[in-house]
Amino acid sequence: MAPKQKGNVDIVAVAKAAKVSPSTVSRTFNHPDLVSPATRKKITRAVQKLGYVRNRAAQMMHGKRSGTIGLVVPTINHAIFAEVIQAFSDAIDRAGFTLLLASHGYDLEREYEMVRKLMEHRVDGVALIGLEHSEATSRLIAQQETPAMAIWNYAEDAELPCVGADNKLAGRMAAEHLVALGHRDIGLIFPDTRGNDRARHRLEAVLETLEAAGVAVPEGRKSEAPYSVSQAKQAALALLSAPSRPSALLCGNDVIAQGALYAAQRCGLRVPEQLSVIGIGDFKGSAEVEPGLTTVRIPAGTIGTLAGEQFTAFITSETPEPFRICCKLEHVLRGTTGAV
Amino acid sequence: MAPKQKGNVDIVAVAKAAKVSPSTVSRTFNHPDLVSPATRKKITRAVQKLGYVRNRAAQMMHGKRSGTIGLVVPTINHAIFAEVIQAFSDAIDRAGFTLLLASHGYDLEREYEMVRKLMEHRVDGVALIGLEHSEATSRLIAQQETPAMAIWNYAEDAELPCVGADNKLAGRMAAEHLVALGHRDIGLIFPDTRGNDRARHRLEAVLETLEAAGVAVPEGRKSEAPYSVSQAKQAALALLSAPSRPSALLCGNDVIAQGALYAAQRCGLRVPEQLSVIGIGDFKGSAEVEPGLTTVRIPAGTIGTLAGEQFTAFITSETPEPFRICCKLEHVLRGTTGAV
DNA sequence: AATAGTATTGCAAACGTTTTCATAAATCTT
DNA sequence: AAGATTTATGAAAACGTTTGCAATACTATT
Repeated sequence: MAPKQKGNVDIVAVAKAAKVSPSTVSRTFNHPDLVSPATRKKITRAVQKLGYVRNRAAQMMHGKRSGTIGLVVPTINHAIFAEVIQAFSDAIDRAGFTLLLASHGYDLEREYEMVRKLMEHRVDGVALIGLEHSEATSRLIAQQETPAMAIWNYAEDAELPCVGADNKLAGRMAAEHLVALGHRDIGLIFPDTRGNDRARHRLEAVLETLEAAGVAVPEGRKSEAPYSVSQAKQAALALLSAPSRPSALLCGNDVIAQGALYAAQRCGLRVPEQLSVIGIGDFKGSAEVEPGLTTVRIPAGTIGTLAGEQFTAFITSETPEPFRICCKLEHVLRGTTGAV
Repeated sequence: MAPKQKGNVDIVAVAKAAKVSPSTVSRTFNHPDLVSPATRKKITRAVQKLGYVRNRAAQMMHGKRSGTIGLVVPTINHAIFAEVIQAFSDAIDRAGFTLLLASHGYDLEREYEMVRKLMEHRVDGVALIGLEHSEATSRLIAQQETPAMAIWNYAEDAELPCVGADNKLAGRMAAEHLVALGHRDIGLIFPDTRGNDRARHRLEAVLETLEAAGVAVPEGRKSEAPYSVSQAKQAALALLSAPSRPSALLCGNDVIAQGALYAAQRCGLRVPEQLSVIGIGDFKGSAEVEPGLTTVRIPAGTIGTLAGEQFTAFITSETPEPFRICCKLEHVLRGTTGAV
């Protein structure tokens, strides 16, 4: 019953079992129309019986695609990236590709290492998060002529094909909302912007917008927090316990905003009456917090799906056209912001 | 400057550039001690100049390992799996492996497809979540003789090597805690248990424990919610708006518990005075909610790391020893449970 | 029934490595 | 200084596929 094939069931084992040549077996997989229905059936049966599984590494050696796409992210353990990864993975899976995943912990040096590692596996393409990468990484990609793309950021002059959102606009939208509500004393909590162009763009735009509106943000109102609810909560707590506290907190992302919200609850501050809080991202859970978090929605799922679809199309196309897609941002008005 | 190698820089291109034979180049990579320092330097320089990147697919054809490990999860977009994936990925990376990731959306049929897909890539091992898998999957793994392991669940009689926690114990701990606090009317919110042995084990243990303590759980107190804060919130809302409401909610995981917590806030119920809530998992963010969520901690990071380390050791060992590791659970007492 | 197609199959080369074996060069013995 | 080791290198086979080309077996034409 159990086909105890010792060792390797390869295409020639199948051929032998079906009493045909290896070529015919190969053709049955790759050009079924070229082989007669009768032999095809024989072969299919042999494949079944022996439990043959195709060897893509061997196929690859004939110029066939490896069928893998590499994705390098700063971190997996992160609501927003998890969502992008999931959507991207699903999309490329639909096109017959498998995901090779690596993370670098916001270290552009390690990003290079990871890209290199993926290239040893001859991925058919490599997707990176953001548009800021080390010189070495770019050179490697160019040199190997591996299709590459950027996810999450959009820029009209991006060097790589990209699918993402305009983070500057996101920052501006958040700032404008607060200004429109009459806030003049605004606290900022952002992640470290080094090696993180997403956060940097947002912060720059916020600062510009605020300045244009005549709102100054003294150093004491600027705080830094990593991507962690608990540490954001600490940072917010510090900001809120200053002698005079700001009337609003603008947070670099929703995780930080959630931390800020908890900090406010901890301080006994009513949101939005005594303190407004706005985030950026609209992560899972942001709608369910009480009160619901006002934020700027970045459609992670859409970005991931679109990125996967565009990239696989690009890779499989005879005449690949570079693409740059800007996903719409949406202002999500919920319960954490109010007029001053 | 830019080495415009058209097409393929392979080992023979390097050999030519360094004026040695391909064999010597190969040896420089695999057995550096067998080649003289002088030639080694020549070769290294040629590699640099040409930007040669090794081709693991070609190496693989000589019985070398592919250097990839497949991981199949129900979903990536899920706090707890994201954390496991991250830790697992980091651990195998340290051992020189790369992660091939696939998800199946809690569908055991698709799990089989994914495992198969990974095997076409000749992964050196495949890790699955949980111990419950389709007959076909098990057969495939046995037939291909691919090393396999289970993550997240522990059972002393598990067929696969595993690193995980005892979900029955987790359920029992949560239930015992509530009983000890004097709760007799307890509502249950769990995810669908089909194809999800983690959830099923927890639920079974909860029911047993409660029964042993003489606490009955009528059907009206049992509710089902998927892994989503918002849907859990809805389910909890329904439970809490019944004519008589339970004094405590025992939730299948922390995401559901968070939804329940928000539902309570929405209903104006004070936690833990009027309603106790307990979760299972201790996800990121559970500590920061206000009040902090009482839960049973399942150490996802530890599990992922241990799994990665054990598995790579297992794969690379000459004499692999199957392993079964049970990670300690921890009762995390925070602010959402109180005596009745 | 002979000719020309057409459909089906097999042979052998190729893909980029690694490795065994053999050879050549250098070093050591006495 | 001749043989015996040791060290460094190359030639060629092998890994599991795919594919161009050639060969064979049909089928349709006349």
